[in-house]
Amino acid sequence: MMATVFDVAKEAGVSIATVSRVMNNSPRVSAATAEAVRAAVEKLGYVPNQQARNLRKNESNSILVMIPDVTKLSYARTLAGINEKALEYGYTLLMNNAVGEEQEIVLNRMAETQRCAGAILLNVMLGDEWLPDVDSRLSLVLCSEYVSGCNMLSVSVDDRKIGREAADYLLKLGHRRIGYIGSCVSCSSAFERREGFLSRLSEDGIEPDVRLVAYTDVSTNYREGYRVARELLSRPDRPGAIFCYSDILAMAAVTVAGELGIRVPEQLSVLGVDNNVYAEMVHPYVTSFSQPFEEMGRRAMELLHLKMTGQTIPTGRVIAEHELKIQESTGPAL
Amino acid sequence: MMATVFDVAKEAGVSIATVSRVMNNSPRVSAATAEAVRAAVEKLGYVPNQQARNLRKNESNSILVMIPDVTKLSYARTLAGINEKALEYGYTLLMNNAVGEEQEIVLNRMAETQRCAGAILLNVMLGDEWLPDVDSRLSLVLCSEYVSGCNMLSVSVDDRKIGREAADYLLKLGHRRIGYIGSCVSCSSAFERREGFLSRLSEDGIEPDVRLVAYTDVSTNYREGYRVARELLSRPDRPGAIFCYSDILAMAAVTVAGELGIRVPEQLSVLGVDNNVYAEMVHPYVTSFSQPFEEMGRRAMELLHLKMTGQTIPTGRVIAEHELKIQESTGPAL
DNA sequence: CTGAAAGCGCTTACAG
DNA sequence: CTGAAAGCGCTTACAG
Repeated sequence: MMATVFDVAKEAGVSIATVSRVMNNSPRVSAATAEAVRAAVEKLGYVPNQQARNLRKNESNSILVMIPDVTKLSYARTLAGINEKALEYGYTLLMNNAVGEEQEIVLNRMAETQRCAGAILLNVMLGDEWLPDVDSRLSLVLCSEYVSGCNMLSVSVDDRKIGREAADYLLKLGHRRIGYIGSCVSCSSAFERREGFLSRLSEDGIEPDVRLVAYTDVSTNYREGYRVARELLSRPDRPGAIFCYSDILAMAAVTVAGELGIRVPEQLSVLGVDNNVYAEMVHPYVTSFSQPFEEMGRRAMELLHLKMTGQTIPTGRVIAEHELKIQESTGPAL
Repeated sequence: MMATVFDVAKEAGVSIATVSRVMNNSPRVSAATAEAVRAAVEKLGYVPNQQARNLRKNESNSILVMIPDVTKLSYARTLAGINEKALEYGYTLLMNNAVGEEQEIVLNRMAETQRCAGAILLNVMLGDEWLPDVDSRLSLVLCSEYVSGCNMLSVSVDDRKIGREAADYLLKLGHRRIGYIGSCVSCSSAFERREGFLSRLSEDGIEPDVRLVAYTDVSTNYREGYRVARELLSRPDRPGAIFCYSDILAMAAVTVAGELGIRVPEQLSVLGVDNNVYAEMVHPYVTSFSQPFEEMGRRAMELLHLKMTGQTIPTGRVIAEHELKIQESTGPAL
């Protein structure tokens, strides 16, 4: 029922080889012939069978997206961007939620069984040295994270710069007792943000103070953030300002402050990252760095497409622009 | 490089037809032969090429998921469930965010071009009478919504019952001035919840009071909910209890109440639906009906699989269990 | 510039 | 129960 190359060939009065050439924009076709074929394609509503093409070319048009948890807003936004471009290019998406060591296993299996042609990884660990090896068999692009020294294609914000700007902003507001609530630093975003943050503080002569710092394993879990913030803000020598790895953590800090009778921003400034839309549910609104997740997803898919089609890639590491959105949770030091 | 039927056939000393039969669990193979083939498959790590199989059988292993916005938590949770089962069955997912009239167009194009074998729709309108027509060419399953009278496969909670139980719960707390904040009733979940709610109130002699009701077009938009709740709760004759279509709306109501100095639950009870994890960021915690979205996604994928493989389907309409999670935002009437 | 033919990896009547 | 052969829809050397 669905038109095939044969139908188009008959309609246009040419061979199927010619139809194929036209469909693939081969230059070795005369303009007149190409025109006739195109007319036939149009008339019959012909759409090439991607599966047959893949089979013949020994390719796959599937892309694996390694997404730890699609219900996390930042990942979902990134996925939306990836999917948008995938549809445009005609790729099909496979989703897998492997994390940690499991990732390497899944990716190797995918490469072996040719289930997909490439993959976009939304979270990797700093020490994932197996990435280049897998990358040699299966095109990989990192999105949101970056692993230095292993020359992988990646799209991310400049997390170190975010950290620096966070410190800079709080310093300019006159703060000196500046704390940090973050996650374990096993991925680049957490590591870099903290490094940039601390290095900027250090430039103003402020050295890390363990009493002002709190960590949680789960950087996007509100309850964990709440627990940690409660502990930190209950101390008599609590900070006057806190930079948080994520808005979820920042919202927890704002809520805890309210419960402890600490006025935000008068007595405590809270700064987050992500510009999470749910932050509009917590008062005072959290000042935060926005990240263009949808755009990052689109760029990652573009990069992967370029790589898989053997095109030259301008820059291996794409930096997306972040932006400080000043809201209500930050203010001058007492 | 990847092993094919030929490799397995040679290894096992049989023909490729036999290998294929074993892989497809055909009964017309002797136990001994099957065993030999399985051993060869194991040894070579053979995995059938799905594309070739699809091509030969003139099938597709792609499933379209019509998901309006993957960044909405309930949709993302449903998608996670769908994806889990899809991986298990070996299906590949296609995502499309068409809504309203656009859906029919997209689905018809998918059916025509055989891009997919079936689709799961996460939101449809009450009046979508084109569904059975499309369903005759492309297997469809509805998830979260239900369209009466058109005999579509669907998985959803019993929204009417949720509405009834909401009213029942508030009545038992002694409330009489009971309001509703909902979305336009163009989809079954909104329509049914309101119907069930109003009918239960009616049984206790309480008739709809327009002064206690507010609507928003965007049922999952916090700002809209905030605006509407503000308007409703600012009235001198405001309700003493409100049932909200979603937790997002309920959270907005709780926040507005706080701002207006209305104590929750002492002066106002707020009841929501979804048991949204973000609700833990708003105090007092919202009493809510939970929906098993992941499970609903899995069931929808199962149903679709049964349908596409021509198996008998026990029930065309699957009802998932909701559950009232009593938290802090509801209490006895004054 | 164009066509005939082989072949991608599989399934399935058709014989036996 | 098993195998030889055709064919799913396409692409691509190879000739011409």
